[in-house]
Amino acid sequence: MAESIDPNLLKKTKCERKHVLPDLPGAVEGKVVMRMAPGPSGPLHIGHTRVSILNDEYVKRYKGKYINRLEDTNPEKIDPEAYKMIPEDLKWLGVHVDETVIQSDRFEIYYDIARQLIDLGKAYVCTCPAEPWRQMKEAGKECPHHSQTREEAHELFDRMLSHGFGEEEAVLVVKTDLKHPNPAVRDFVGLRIVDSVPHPRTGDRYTVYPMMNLSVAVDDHLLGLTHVIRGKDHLNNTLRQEYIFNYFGWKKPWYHHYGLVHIPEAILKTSTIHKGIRSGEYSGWDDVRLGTVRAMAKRGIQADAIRNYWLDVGMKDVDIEFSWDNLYAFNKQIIDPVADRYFFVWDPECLEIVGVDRLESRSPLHPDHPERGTRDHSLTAPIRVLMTREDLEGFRERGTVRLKDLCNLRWEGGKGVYTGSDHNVLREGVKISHWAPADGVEAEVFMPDGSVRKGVAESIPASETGKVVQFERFGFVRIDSTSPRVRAYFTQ
RNA sequence: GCUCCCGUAGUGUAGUGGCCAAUCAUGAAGCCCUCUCGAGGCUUCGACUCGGGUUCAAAUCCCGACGGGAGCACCA
Repeated sequence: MAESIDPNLLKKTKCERKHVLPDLPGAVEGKVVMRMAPGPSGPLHIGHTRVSILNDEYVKRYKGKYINRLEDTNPEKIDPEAYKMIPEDLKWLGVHVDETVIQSDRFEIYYDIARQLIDLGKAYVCTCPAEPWRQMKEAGKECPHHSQTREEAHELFDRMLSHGFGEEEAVLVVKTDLKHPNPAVRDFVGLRIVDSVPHPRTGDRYTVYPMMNLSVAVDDHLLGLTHVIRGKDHLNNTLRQEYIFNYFGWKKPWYHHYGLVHIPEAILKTSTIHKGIRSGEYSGWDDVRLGTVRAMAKRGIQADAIRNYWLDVGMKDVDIEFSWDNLYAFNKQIIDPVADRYFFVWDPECLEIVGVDRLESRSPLHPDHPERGTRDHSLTAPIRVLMTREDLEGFRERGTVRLKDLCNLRWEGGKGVYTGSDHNVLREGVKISHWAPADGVEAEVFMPDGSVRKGVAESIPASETGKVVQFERFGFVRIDSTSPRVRAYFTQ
């Protein structure tokens, strides 16, 4: 029995213990319908990835349906590019979308529901200015329109639809309970008018726009959502939306609200990024200083690292602090075993090697996987290599150095005198440095803080383009191009 | 001001009345290994917000305080 066990199974692997997401109440395999509902104001950022991945995990677990619903009901905050970028980002994240719904295709549906709400006596058209209306609500008092008849409401609503009102002149309000102790839940606006800005998809054809709480409730019902997972910031919205479900007697989905995430040191606001891109401050949505999904990708953060991070965090309703350290740790787990190693010398200084005519080096692409091959260099007199300024300084002070995979040197008159190639000198306390051939390629590494580290690298094959490699003693980077110079983005 | 949610190490997480002098990861420090300041191995540091109850027994249940977050938009 014991001898039949594969020894590999006994090997202790790191991070064995994974937190498993709890089962969803009432989830039936094949029947689960979940969604993500981003506003198309820009591409996805790291904050969006939690909701997309949690929903995706459950849909996969229950073999359900994943709906990507683009909530484009505020024409002022739409970036037409986002209709394309969001699906790209989801695909990169490994989120499988079964169905895409765009709310601006569904105006007539929302109008129809609005009419039904009027029929039920649960909605009225209010022509009060916004501020007094708010104050009355705060005081728990009805506005003069609250008690209008259904006929009046229908007439006014028709007038809204036929452009009989301008922007801010009339709204359709959904009644809840003006005496509700929670002021956030009292009567809310269901549809409003926007005619100053055309909609990127529907132009000026529709000027009566549903507000989120109406369109979300309607679509969650009509699309057959069974489980809704989203952030705690929607807690009060859920309370409002439930009024609509109750008025129509619709079956409510199971709701779960996870805690808010504070993401430190991240630039996420689409308006800020938009401005930065226009002014030339940022190179684009994938500028590595940004917190967008595409910036993560460009830096070499793996989609599965992001997924594993959120699975580890789970669904708790505690507010949390996003940890870049932890994300990087998950990322390193994935990239370290596959990233080839190369030398990159930052702040390069030239050193001449004397006392030998020819040097050969052979370094493994990966120290733990010699079968992947080697990177070889042949240097002939006059031999010149590059070292970082700091390493060269250390060499001068100590008088000795080991150049990794190449040779040992003694400092003499500003040059390196060849003293052999046996790496066992390391046991005697000789320090090791990496190096690059003097005719190596120029390289620049773009750091997430916007700075650039310049130097020289050994030549890197074009096949590494797009992959993450490790610049030894520097860090992991994603190679963007290999010629005429190496261009890379710092991963971690 | 009102309402709601939450409170385990620096960070994330396990824990749902006794097996908790509290798990795992991350982080930091140190050692071993290694021709990288990577990876791997080992060790150490570090937490149940506080105060009252209930109970033979509480991180776990109840109450209060304190602390954090969100909402009270004709944004999503």
